[in-house]
Amino acid sequence: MKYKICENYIEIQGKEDFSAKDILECGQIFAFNKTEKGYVVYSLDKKAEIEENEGGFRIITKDTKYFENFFDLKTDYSLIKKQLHKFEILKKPINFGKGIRILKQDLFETLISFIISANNNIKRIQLILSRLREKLGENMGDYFAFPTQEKLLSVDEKFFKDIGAGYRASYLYKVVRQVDREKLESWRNLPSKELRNNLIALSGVGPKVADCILLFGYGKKDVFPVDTWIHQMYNKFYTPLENREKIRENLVKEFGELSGYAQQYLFFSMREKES
DNA sequence: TTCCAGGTGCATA
DNA sequence: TATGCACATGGA
Repeated sequence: MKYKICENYIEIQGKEDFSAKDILECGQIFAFNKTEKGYVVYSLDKKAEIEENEGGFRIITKDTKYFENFFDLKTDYSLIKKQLHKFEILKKPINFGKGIRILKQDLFETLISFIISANNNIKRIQLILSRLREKLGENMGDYFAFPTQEKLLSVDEKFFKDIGAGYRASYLYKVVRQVDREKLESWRNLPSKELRNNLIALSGVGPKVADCILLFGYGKKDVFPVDTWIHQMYNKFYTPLENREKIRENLVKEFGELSGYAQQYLFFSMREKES
């Protein structure tokens, strides 16, 4: 995919391997809004607006370098999709979400976001996270930044309840005291298994949330987060199983280093077809 | 009213 | 090690 970085925007040429809708609505990120012109997406204290035009898309932002990495623009998705096409089960989902790209999100923001995501629906996850930004994040003018850890440490458990986190409030209160961004960053070089175990040891993080952090934060592609949708998908197309750990093992075995990509195409098509 | 959502923690055997 | 249940909240 060709793209050009200018001073205040990135020009994406072509629509084959980039779609704002597919990227943002495939469930990997919750901090975005639909606008009249397209979408606006938030990451940490930064923002990017995405507009579609005849030849492709324009990502309007002050932080072009940050979002070049965030949208993983250097990776050739046509190549990935070509490899995935050999799996019969993926042919329709790839066509359905052909503009998906896996984002490279901040580790700490991903951790907090996916703890909130557990046993929750996407609408409500977005609502809780937008309240978190509004109440604790720095005012950036027309939006609020993701809160700093210092701010998150300054509130009690009741605060998290009041923004609607429900029983996840205690997980959030604890986890900001267990780990910080520096520690999460320092785990990047660990072997996958050890890294995953470290994540699961954190409050509110189980196998599924750990896999999401590995995929959307650490960029690991040999993981396959199994949630209720993937569980449904599995029991529809494979020999039905109740044990999610076993399902995860089987899917990682099948898709190997491409598991993370396969998961996103399958998740997106399962979810969209329900609505 | 009941069921469900990008599940996890904890008690029990 | 494995199973079962409680857990907030809001939309369908």
